[in-house]
Amino acid sequence: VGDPPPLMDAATAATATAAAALVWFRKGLRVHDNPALDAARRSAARVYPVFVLDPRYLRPDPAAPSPGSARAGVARVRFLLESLRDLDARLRRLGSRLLVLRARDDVSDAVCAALKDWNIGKLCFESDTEPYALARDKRVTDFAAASGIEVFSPVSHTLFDPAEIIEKNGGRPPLTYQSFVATAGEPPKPVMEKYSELPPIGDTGGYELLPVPKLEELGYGDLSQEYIPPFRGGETEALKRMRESLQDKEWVAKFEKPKGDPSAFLKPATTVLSPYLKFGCLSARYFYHCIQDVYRSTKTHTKPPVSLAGQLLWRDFFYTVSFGTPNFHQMEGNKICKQIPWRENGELFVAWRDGRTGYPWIDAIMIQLRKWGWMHHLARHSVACFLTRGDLRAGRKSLHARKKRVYFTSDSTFSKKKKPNSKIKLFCFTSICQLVSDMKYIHWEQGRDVFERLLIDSDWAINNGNWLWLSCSSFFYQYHRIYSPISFGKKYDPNGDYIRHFIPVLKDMPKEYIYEPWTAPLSVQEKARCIVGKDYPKPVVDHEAASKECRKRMEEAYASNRLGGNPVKGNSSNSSRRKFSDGGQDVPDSSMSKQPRKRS
DNA sequence: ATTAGGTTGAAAGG
DNA sequence: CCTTTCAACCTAAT
Repeated sequence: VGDPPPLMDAATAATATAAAALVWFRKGLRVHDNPALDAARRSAARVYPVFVLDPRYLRPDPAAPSPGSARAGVARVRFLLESLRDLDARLRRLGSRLLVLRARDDVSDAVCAALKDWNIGKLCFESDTEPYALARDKRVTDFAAASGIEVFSPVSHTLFDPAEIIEKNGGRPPLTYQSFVATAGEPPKPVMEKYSELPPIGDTGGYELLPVPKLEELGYGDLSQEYIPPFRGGETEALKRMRESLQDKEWVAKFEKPKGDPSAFLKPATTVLSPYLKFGCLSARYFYHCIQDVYRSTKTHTKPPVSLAGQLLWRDFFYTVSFGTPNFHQMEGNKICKQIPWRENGELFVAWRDGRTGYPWIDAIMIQLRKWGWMHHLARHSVACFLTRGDLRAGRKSLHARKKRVYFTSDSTFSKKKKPNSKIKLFCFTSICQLVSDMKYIHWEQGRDVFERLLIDSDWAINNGNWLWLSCSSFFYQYHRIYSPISFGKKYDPNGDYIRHFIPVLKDMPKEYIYEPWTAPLSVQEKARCIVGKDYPKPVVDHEAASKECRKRMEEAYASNRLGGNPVKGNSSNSSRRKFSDGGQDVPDSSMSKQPRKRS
């Protein structure tokens, strides 16, 4: 955890004098509640509002599985460009404009060049805690320091300052929601001062001032076949959408996230403000305080974690943990992540990614992701569980472990209840490794990558946090709870309207079969003009068998973690709290790096 | 060492 | 639409 950039209060910022200030927009694509923009306009006679197009983010990747760059699908790039156009329009209404720069390769080089070329005295930008941003911003602040340029970098993307919360919690990020909320307290109020004018931009020298580019100009090829998601980017749209959502006060007061309907698509069960929060078109603090206003006008309201305000706290929770956890975005070297020997690739992964698993509920969600760049939170759960720990595995039967009939438990309740006097054999780490190398369930990082690229609300901290959650790698550990790719969707949408909408080939399948079309008699398939295996794929796995197998594999992986058989760090100090009995039993393989630690 | 608690499972029963 | 059961996880707090 690096030191946060020093905060400057408004008074200090106001008295500071600099001939020209540069406001560097990255996230925070808004005018309201924008402390960086506020400080710039107060302290300088000329303000340069800048956005730098990042080739590392936008460069077309023809090898990608859908149009876009390696890191972003066109839906999110479109949303970004719409947000920039709206930001430009709003700045122009205040007598300014957005200066769109194109970096050759490294964004920080372009910013540093502008600072120098325009003789900037003060640089203002919103603090960003993502690793990519931290490295990028350090290059710029180092340059600024060396050049005597004042830097103001306030926290305004999140409700709280992640570094401050970590400090309050004794130097470690709170790892449970409850402890996070207790540590955090009440968030600061948004900065909502109204003003009608911004200082003009200064001389831009030889810089060519181009408008925000059109998506078609970025080289992604023919986009005429691309579906345009129903959500338009920008602060104006964000504020409108927020007001519409908050208008229904009863809905706000009674909101409970887990009770939402993931199949609702004509009118989604949530606000769909996440993409606006992701780009900072909407201030989380402003949203939070508007929600509080609604709560004050109603008799009762739901509470965190399920409430609407509670959702914003979840966002901050993941931002804080991700900021305070090295290698948060991966399994390796991530101290809070269970070490599970996932497989890296396979046909099953591609079937999942492309919505061809043969499970209409799963495929419809993945197609909605591809077309809309957004789906309901519970829909994300469903497909993430299916990919990682729920279903996608090979039907390999000859398991080394089962032949040997070893018990790998160190759980005292299990041994007491079921095998009170039995000799508990310890499962050795190498056996687990051998066994799991045949395993086909798929690494959460692969699913994470697909979401990260295609979601219009793709957010580094939240996306990784939720993949850790769903794969039972961190935060959540009840791996016996597996979403059924059949019954989970059916309970919300028994008629299958959601499936019919996103998978048109199934639109005439009777509702009795739409969640399991392979069970429909051939005559029914013919009548629906959808032959399973021809017009729509057969299921790639059998859910009953696969989920049972996956459950077992998770049990094995957890046992390995308990034994301190952490394949990455080899550090058993905090993972072997559990007591186990190993007296006189099979000696763990000598290649096991750490012996179980005896307690009692 | 023990216990309580955990945003979002499924199936069965009322 | 509610609760209970199922089989049972882990973590934090005590």
